[in-house]
Amino acid sequence: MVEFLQQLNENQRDAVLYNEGPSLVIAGAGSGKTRVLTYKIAYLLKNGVSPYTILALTFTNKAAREMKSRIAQIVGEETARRLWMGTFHSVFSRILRREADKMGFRSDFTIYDAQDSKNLLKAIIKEKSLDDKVYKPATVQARISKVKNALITPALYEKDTELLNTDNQTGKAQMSEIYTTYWNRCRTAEVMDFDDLLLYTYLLFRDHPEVIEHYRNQFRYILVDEYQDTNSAQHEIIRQLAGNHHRVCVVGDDAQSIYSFRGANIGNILNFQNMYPESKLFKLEQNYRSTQTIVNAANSLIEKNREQIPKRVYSENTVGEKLQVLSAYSDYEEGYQVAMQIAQIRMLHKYEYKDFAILYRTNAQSRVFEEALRKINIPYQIYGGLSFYQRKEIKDIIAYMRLIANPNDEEAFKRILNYPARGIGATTLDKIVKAANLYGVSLWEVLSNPIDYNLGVNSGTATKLAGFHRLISGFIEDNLTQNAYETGHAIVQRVGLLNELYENKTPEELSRVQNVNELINSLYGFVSTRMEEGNPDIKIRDFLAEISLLTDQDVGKDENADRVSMMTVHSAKGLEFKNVFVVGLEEDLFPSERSRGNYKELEEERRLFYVAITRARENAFLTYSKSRFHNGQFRQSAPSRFLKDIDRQYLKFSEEMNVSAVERMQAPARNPAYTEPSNLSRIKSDESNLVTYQSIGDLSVGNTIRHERFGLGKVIELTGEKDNAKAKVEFESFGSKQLLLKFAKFEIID
DNA sequence: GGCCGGGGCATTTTT
DNA sequence: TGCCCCGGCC
Repeated sequence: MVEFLQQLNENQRDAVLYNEGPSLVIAGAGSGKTRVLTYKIAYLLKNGVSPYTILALTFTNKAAREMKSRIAQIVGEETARRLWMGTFHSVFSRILRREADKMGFRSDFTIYDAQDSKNLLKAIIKEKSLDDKVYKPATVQARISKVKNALITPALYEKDTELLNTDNQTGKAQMSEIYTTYWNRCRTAEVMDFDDLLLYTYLLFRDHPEVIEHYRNQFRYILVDEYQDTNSAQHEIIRQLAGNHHRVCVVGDDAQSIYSFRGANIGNILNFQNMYPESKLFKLEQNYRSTQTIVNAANSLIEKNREQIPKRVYSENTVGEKLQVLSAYSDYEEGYQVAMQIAQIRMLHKYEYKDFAILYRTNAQSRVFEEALRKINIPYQIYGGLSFYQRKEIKDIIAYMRLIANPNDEEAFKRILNYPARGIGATTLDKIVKAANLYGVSLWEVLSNPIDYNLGVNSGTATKLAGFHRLISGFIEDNLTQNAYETGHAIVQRVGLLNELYENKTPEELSRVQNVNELINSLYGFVSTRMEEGNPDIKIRDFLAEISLLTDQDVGKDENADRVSMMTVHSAKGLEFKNVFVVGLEEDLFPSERSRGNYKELEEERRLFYVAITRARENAFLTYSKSRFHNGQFRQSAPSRFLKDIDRQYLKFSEEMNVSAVERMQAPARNPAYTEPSNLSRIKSDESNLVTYQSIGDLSVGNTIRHERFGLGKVIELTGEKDNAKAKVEFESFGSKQLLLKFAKFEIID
């Protein structure tokens, strides 16, 4: 037996050792899922399986990278590098480039990112003189993405009465036509969007028996990470590849399926056993990440979902603290409270800033936390937002590279035709597009032969167009003999993209210049690394192939920086922090108001909350505000129904958040098809949980007290009696606070 | 070609 | 409220 298997628990080991047929590994949060996947691959390799025959698919580059480096530590760099391991998109794009001719593409086709596709759709909608209020580009894009993920080509779409009916009903009868046009335009431009990478792979395998045969023979072991997030296309491709050998191992956690809005189909994991009746099921239920209390609280929450694979996640770590529920009067105060908590807990328990994370449902919530943290000098970093490759100045340069690598790239062409300004305006571009559409050729083709395509422009414009053509042609020619760095460098130099940036020395412009330099540096790094690996001839297209599938997650963010992390719950998936603040736990925010009355969406929101809580290793704080600014309006908010879904015994309520406050919580919206399980009764019978530390008789004005969270303070006023007795206390570091004595936890110092 | 202002709008986003 | 997009204007 291989010695590293000793590091696994029994279930993990069983999952690693079974490789004869299909298996489903249900991996609870923090249960060592990655460890199982890496050891499984390492185990196969140690047993003589060739790395070339193992296909391992992940959703993120980061996951693939981490797994690869861990495998390399066990079996060595050389072997690990020969694995077919990467994201669905990168592995499939590799296959597609190799087999491109069979699909009528050139092997260095361009990959459109979401913005490119949206721009193209916008242009198409405009060309067809459709109302972009009805055909909103974003909506059209989402619809096309959805049908592509469902493996529906334009040819199928225009025959699908159900889809057509829906379009008619929603007043978007031209949808099918837009889809067809978009599809053809992408083909003319020799580009694929993200969804195409899956769809064309499926079509390639479906229509070319010799190709699927080849890859079936090659990939004798298939492993898929985060299976709960796969869409239909991914699911079907796995099926195609698994052929009849069925040595496919899928790993995931149905409780963490939070991407259905992007086409992920939780049914893929729920029905895996029906799909492969002979499959083995392994459950990883021991959570190594979190305290028992956090795990139990999360369990009690997710129990309220109907659709799930039964499991009992448990922890053998310490019991730990209860999850603390904090309330605030406004979103502003919520930000302030969280900031103060972080400052205090850090001091008190010797944490670093990077041990804290603030997780929210929507990006818009980040602002108040930013402000509060900045005010008290807590360093933070926000995840999400513009990635390096989405910055304007970077996209401009990359557009040049793209046009050089693939002159038919429509979006790249449009972006730089008149940038920097060369006097080629919208009218001229319009004419080029019209001619290209008329003849069914690319914009570049029209530009190359303006006479043949009857491009009616005056001689001045014709000269300018010829100049642009010469510029790009020159680059294309040079590119034949230059490597990626040389070409990139030449673009920046010759096009003069930095010139205008140098003109004004605003900090913004300076940072743009830095970004451009960074891009060129990374190009240099890219080329030299490949050269060291023994590939002397690294072209611009190789660089583009690499970066077109990179995201925000892959560049930037220093994980070791001592900063508080702020991000949406979605982006927190897969991460962990010692202390986690889940904020904005309010009705119509978390769960989102869009999920109201839809139990499937509500269950996804609940899974999202589950993901949030299970990010915490030691402490979780759940906060809500009683009012907040939302879409420009000030509105009252009720605590989230999800707070009630957590078993009361694992929660600790602060301040005036008490039993009656829980009871005041808005009754869950009832859906006839779905009755929300309620544990209100449990809350009522569990009052013992609320320890009353003081009664009014013990306290008088002038006393100094030490409050559990607010620290030292002086009592300045006492009001009310019995259950209603309150003390106004001036705290040293928190200012004045009203404490409801029935629930406040403090001790009298003198 | 760039700047200004009004109107519309507003989840989540691994590639 | 604040951002983004578009149209109008210089």
